[in-house]
Amino acid sequence: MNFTTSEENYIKGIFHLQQETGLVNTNALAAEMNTRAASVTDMLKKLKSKKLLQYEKYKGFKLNEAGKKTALDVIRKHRLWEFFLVAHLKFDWDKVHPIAEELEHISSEELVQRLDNFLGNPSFDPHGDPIPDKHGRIPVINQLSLREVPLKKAVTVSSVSNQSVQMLEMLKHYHIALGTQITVIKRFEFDGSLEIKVLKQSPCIISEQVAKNVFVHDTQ
Amino acid sequence: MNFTTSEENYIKGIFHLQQETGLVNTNALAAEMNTRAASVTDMLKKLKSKKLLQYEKYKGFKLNEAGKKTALDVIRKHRLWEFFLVAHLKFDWDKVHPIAEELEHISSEELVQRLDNFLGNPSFDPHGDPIPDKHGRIPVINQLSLREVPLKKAVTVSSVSNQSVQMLEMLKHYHIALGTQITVIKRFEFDGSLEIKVLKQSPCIISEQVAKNVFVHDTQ
DNA sequence: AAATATTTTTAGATTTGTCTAAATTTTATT
DNA sequence: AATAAAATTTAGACAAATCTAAAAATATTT
Repeated sequence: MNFTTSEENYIKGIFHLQQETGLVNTNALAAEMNTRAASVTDMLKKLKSKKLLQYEKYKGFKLNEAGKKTALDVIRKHRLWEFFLVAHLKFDWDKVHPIAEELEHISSEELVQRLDNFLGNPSFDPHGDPIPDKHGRIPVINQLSLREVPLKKAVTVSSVSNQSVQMLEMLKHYHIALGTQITVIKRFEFDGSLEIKVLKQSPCIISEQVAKNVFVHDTQ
Repeated sequence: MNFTTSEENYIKGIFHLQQETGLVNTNALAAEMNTRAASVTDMLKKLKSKKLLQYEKYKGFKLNEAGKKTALDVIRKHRLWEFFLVAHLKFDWDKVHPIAEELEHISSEELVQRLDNFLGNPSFDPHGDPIPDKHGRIPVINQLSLREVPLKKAVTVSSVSNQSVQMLEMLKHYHIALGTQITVIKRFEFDGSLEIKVLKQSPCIISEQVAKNVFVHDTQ
């Protein structure tokens, strides 16, 4: 089946929200998509008629298997293109998202497959997010947010869940990137901020906001 | 200025036609774009209002400087992507056109510039067509069609003007590609077909149709 | 459980790009 | 130069994706 750019964007938005909440509601999706509730309802009807969605009026909605597969397809393309932009075109990792938002809608399946091979079938994109394979399978790793890490334990940054330019600029400032080794020294009760030691840097303090978006795994 | 995919496609179509005829007329563009004359008129009004077009009702039209620059921008992107698809993703050269038709509308200027550098600032795409630089300058080479080449003279294929899958499959059959060395042995008056010798192949006969689309330059 | 607030949907408009059919203008032919 | 033919434009319609404002359904509060 073939979808418009707009349909694909809605599908992605629903996928994103239903991972947190199960059932998604209209206003939440309108906020996510930066649009109005009425526009969402219009699109829901279309996606339901295309059999991508479980949807009863006023009851909430979620993607069915076909919908999820479509979402994973688009996410796969997005993350492969991001990988290409950073690894080969030498873009900074905080600049690639909007470009990948366009590239992800290029339709050729053969293009995606060849791009995947060209890139060496990577498992994670430059933000540390897993890249689904062509069947929609997602690699998993054990990770937890910096906020939940025990004190004094050396961990390695594996992904960053907030990919806004603002957030990623902040991480650059702290010299934090994927693969960076970090130890949490102290947690401040007052505002949940953390004193951390980034390898080769002096200790510094990060806000709880930052900490909860930085995911890490054990340093082996 | 920013343009829609549809606007960019019309601009490309006009550019293509005006290189042959100077002034373009509505029906010709409708044929080129696979659409109806009425749709063309609608778009002409829009392009005129965006100051890309010299256009008087019923009198024909052509791109002004801004329009030409826009066309060259899109053509540049198209040919750079084609180069990427063939050189790095190992696509056959007769499969890349429809994919580049999509990629050429990705808007990021930085993307194009980085892609250009990544590819080594190529001057010609996989069909031998010149790639405009970022200022819209097009490299030129002396070439003539195989139909006009003197007999017994060794020449090298530099470009192929008809890029249909049908044409390119035919060239594959003859083992003709960019850089292939050819000598014309004989011209048949009856139908204008040519007996040619492709380097490392036995002599064969190609139709006038094929010959006029294959461009060559002197083999040095 | 009635009143109020919130959420969601519908109704009707708007924009972009397209179309058909009719009207208009230009070109060609007798 | 009048008429026929061809090319072009206009008028009006439609689909996709969006919007605002109003109506309907659901949820919350007193």
